[in-house]
Amino acid sequence: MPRRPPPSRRRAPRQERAQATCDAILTATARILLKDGYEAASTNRIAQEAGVSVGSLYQYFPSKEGLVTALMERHRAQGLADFEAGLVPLASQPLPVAMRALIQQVISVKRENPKLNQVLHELKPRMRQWGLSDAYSQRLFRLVRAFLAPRFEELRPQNLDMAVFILVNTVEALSHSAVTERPDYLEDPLFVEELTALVLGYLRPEPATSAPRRTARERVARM
Amino acid sequence: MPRRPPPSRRRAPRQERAQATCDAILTATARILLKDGYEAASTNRIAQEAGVSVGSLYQYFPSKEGLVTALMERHRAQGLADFEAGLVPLASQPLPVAMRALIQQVISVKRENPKLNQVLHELKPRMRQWGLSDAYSQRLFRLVRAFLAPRFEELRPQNLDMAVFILVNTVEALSHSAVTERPDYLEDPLFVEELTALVLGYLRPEPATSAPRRTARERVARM
DNA sequence: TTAGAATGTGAGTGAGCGCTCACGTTCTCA
DNA sequence: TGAGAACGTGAGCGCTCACTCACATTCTAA
Repeated sequence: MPRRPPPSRRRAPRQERAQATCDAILTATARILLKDGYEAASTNRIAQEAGVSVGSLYQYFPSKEGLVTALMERHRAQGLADFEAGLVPLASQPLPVAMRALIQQVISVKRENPKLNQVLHELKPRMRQWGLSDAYSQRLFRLVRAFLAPRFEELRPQNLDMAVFILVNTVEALSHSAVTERPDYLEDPLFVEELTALVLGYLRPEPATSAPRRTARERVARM
Repeated sequence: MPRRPPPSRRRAPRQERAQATCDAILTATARILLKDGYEAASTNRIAQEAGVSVGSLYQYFPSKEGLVTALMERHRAQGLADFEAGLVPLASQPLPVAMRALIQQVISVKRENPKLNQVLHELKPRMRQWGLSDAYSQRLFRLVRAFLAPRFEELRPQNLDMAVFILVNTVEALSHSAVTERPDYLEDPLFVEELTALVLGYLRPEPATSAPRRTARERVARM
């Protein structure tokens, strides 16, 4: 019984050489995106770079959109797996240690392959227009949520979902901004420290110095 | 003596109707971007929407890139002016008050016209490819830097440039993420509070409460 | 051995794009 | 008032693109 092809595929490859063709097409796409950007990635050019004919490309991918979507899915699946693998052993660590390690990891990934990360990141809005399922974002969100939930009682934010939203997007956005605007920051240990301070300063309960906590909350609400 | 046309223009309009044509073209471009996205914004379509002919479009704009650039410049000049206008009276306010007001302002702007802001934001990478000068980002950066500099002694971060980079990108990115992923947050007063807490928690010196500083750090390390 | 399924080919199609140019129309000013 | 500058027009050019299809080659399994 044939496996159902995912929506980004046309036919599933059944022989080895077909699988090789698929892979060649995907990696060629990545290579061109990386080298010359999305505008340069025409289907003919991709086929040429992969060493196959356009026809073969359309055997396995229903459209250019489908091809780019498939590439994106592959990349995000890998990224998410890496993130999860890094997260698991940190579950028992103190929050500051865990956070610093996670931030360091995100930045390392960006630093390893800044150009491809940038291109794929900038492709996201286009894919939203094509109706890309946001399953990976949601899974990432849930991972961080599960990580934070057990310690949430001791932390300042009251709304867990919003806190996770803020944390995930902050780290993601700042490391991406660094890639495009300040690549030197990716090498600077201080940048990791500052991101960590940002995140921890957000989560840490406000110093309940002189005033009782309830009053402190009211003050916040009125400011 | 004729005014020099900016690099995004071909000829400067000299009569009133020409100026009207220019404006019509720019607003038509914005309308189409807003309604159907960049892919739908062909020059013929823009001209049609503006009620002029393609020829007229190319009288005033040297290329499609130039047209989009001009629109972007108009939008960013307005945004920057608004931001600066909001910033000036806050110079003398306490930091928490000023920060909350600024964040509220950024979010309000996004909320007013979320779709256009989103489209233009997503156009930025493309324009970087076209060699867009980043003068507005730099000006924004310098504004915030000048705002923060006088109080910097009392704050935790040691590197002013990096702090400004982090603050500007955090607020910008989070309000943009809210537009695309959680529009409900734009209406939620708690979101402004949390962004403010994020920013202030980052800037605030670490609490040196009752215990000596080293112990306080250890407590934090254990939470 | 061989039928037919799976895989691979690439010249060609039609649609849409950015942009031009030869030509009208309207305005300005001496 | 009329000459020339400024403004406006839109059919259509040249080109690139995503994608197809008639056909060739290779593999599988009975």
